[in-house]
Amino acid sequence: MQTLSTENYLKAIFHASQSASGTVATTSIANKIGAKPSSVTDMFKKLSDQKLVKYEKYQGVSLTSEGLKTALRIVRKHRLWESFLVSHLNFNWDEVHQVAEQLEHIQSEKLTNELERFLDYPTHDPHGDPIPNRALFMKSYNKILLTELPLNEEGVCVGVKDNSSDFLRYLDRRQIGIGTPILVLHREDFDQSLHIQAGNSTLMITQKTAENIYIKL
Amino acid sequence: MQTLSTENYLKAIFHASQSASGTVATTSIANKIGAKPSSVTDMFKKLSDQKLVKYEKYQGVSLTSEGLKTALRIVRKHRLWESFLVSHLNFNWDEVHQVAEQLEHIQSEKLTNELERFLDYPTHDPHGDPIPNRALFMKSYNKILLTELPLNEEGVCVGVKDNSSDFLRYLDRRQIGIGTPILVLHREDFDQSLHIQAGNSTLMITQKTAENIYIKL
DNA sequence: AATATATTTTAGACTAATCTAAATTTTATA
DNA sequence: TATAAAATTTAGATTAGTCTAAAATATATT
Repeated sequence: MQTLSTENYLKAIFHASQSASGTVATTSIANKIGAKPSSVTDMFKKLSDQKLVKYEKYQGVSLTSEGLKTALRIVRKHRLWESFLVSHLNFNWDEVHQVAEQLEHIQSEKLTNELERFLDYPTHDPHGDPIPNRALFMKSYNKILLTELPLNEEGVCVGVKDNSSDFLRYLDRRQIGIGTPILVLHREDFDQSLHIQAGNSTLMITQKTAENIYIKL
Repeated sequence: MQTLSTENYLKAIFHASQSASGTVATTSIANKIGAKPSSVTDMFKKLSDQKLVKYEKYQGVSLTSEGLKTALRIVRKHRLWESFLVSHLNFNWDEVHQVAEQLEHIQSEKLTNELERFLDYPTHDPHGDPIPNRALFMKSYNKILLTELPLNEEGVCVGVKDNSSDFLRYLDRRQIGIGTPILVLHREDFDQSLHIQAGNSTLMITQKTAENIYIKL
């Protein structure tokens, strides 16, 4: 059985290893968790003793298969709860993260599985991230960043990279959400800003915005 | 903001002061929490510093109005979650307690209030206990114990005193639940056992059972 | 390749919540 | 009411998770 803290570390290591390849560095976890590197080293040792990560001094960590399973169970709960909050409790997609951070630690297999059934086995959460099923398997779309979408080719927004409230509310105001059809009308060479058609409206977005939107062709 | 531990103490003090009158003793909380009396004393001091309880050495504690509010907020969440688990997630009334003990600590007013709305403002949980509303007000039935129900007077089961799985499953097998109409046919003077009509069936129950069933006339 | 910089680890300390054992106070009983 | 028993508190220790400051190692730069 894990503590709150070890669960948070495993989750952070999981997310870090999704983006980067190879092992995960002490400082990258320190930043994610909001702890000092020395604390992270301590926890790496503890997780290593429990065989949840592979750790070698100065070389960072990687999840063992047992650590990965534990992390996926937390991710599963997190994303199921986010889905519930949006679909039944009137939460907006920018409000769910903080509450799901708490709910993901509730220990009850029955609760998780019944919640999944109640939600009718959702495959993706409100941000478009895939939800691991009971066997901890998840399939993600074959997606690209909006920066990579060729001119005049129709794509659909299927996710976001930045999950911050600020960014999500910005997208709300632009009426861009999961499922919105998107077409790149023009790419400005000068600053890589884009003129796009999103749903029925045309608008301009910066490169920074475009590289935080996932598109499925 | 409270810690998990202080929340559990406040809740335990609340429940203890419901049954007994006057102040709550160190050992009674130690038993409820599963901690040693010395630990309880430490916590009493801490809660007293935070003005959540009134504490005088060797004299036990009582909740301040602030402490009572905090306790009621936890009880409100606990009972709302229990209701949700039974009404939407296929939990039986004997399975909900342990999970609700975790869910009651989730911090989000919006979550609590939206859950209450989603459940359509329930007034009682699956065990018949009253749910504090948003203003932390709750009204309980004017109820008596089944041991006090006069012969041949029709009552309805509106709650249980013992919430243990064992007792609740025993009631399930006897087909006694919240809302079951009950009539006392005969009271045996020798051992105070009762012959009752519960719903459509007549059966015998011991005094111990009867003093754990609440009846509304 | 040598050195400077950045990263990581170690050592030692702190806090919250707990414990045991001993001391104190209250309550019950003779 | 004196004394025995029970309840409570105090003192000091322990554990998990964190911190700071210093030491060790790895990486980048000249």
